[in-house]
Amino acid sequence: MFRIVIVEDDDYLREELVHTFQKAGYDAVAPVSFESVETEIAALRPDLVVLDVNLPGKSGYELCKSMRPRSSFPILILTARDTLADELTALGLGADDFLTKPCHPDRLLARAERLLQTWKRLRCVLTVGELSLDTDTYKLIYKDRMRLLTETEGKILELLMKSSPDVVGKDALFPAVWGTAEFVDENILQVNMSRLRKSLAEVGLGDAIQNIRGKGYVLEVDRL
Amino acid sequence: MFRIVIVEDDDYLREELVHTFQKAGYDAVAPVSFESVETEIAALRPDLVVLDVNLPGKSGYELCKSMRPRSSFPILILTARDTLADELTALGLGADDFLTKPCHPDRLLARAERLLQTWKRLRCVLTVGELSLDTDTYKLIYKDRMRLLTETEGKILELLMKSSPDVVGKDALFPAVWGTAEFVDENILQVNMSRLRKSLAEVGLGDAIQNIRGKGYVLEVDRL
DNA sequence: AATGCCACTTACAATCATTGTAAGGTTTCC
DNA sequence: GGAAACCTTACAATGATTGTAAGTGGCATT
Repeated sequence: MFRIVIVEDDDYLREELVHTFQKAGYDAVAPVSFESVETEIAALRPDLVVLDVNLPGKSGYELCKSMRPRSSFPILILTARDTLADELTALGLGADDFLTKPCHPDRLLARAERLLQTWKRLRCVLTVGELSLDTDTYKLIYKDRMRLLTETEGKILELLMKSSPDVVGKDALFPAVWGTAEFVDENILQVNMSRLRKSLAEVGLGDAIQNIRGKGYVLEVDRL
Repeated sequence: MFRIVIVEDDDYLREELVHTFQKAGYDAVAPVSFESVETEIAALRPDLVVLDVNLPGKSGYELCKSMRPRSSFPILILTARDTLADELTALGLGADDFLTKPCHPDRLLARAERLLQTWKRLRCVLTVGELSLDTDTYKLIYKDRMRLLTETEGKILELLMKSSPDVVGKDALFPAVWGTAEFVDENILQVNMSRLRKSLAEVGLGDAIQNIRGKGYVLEVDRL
């Protein structure tokens, strides 16, 4: 079942949206506090986010802009303002669809379903800026270049991408890649890191993986 | 560069659309005859199709419906009729976006670009009904089940999917999979066909590959 | 500047998945 | 019943992937 996360501050409208989606058979949830929405949304692992523009604190646009480069779900923006400029802004920030309130439930449902169907096949794809990684096959795409990673390289990059732009310690890498925190030879990590860097270089990501002496590794991809 | 195929019978409007997209840096082309549009569109290998509803012969809706199950490109429907029913029909048939004429060029361009960006990552994915195959990695998805095929199995399925629902002769399979028309051992094909069928069965496609005695093989997937 | 630690790289060998071969079984049709 | 076409299973060769080993390079602290 698809999970839809609704971000809307007006109590009445929020409940209505949740109800609409639930009645249509979706798992619809809506945060009620807007303190740290972004973290909360990510934690809910949505298949689709429906985003209102007027929110307390960060606007929907800002939220969209900051989530987009790392999100693996589509974003549908819903707003009361109905100008071409708004629509262009939304789409320019990476929103996947743009609807104006009031919106007929059937239209909303149809648009939502379309996004869900299209993105279903991308659920397993991690994205950081222009870099994307299929976590099933470890197919890597950067700009227009493609390369298949081996399993070990893939697992390492997967963790680095999930953690980006934070540093990942070796203590986190060992369990994620080899399933054990036990002291495996430090060298094996370095060898595979070396191989991964070579693979990344071949698609044009020369020195995307940086080492922080004594701390671990970071992935740094230019967020366009 | 992205290639956009425009299907519109009104000469003036068609030229305008082509011009709009070309000015924006796309490779825009538009068939002028509507005899066998569908074949023509496929031959053009579009990254996006912009489809008018009112066409001589088959309507845009019919065209959308018949192309969709096997298309690996998004479809944007453009129409002068502006009712919710039209939009729902279009989306229900698998259209990826729906805009009404007259439409501001900037809106059209923004929507088109959004579709292109989303679908860029799916360019290498073949689809037949609910079955999809990544032709880079041979990742197979049917309904909600996933499986990775080996290279040989993948190449066979790729050809079967490209040809579906037509029969594929052995004379077509050998060059596509082994690069040689030479009569290699017949057995090797049967062995791999057997392996592929087993893989398909594991995702729930029990007997999707049928043998036509003396002719070849067909892939038959229920088109929902 | 010397020392020790951490990080990087290359070559090699063991391992594992994939592929083709071989052989025997099953279905279909006359 | 028998031949032709098709299917299945087991096994061995191949090739990619992975970890081991060993040696080099660079940074930081004394």
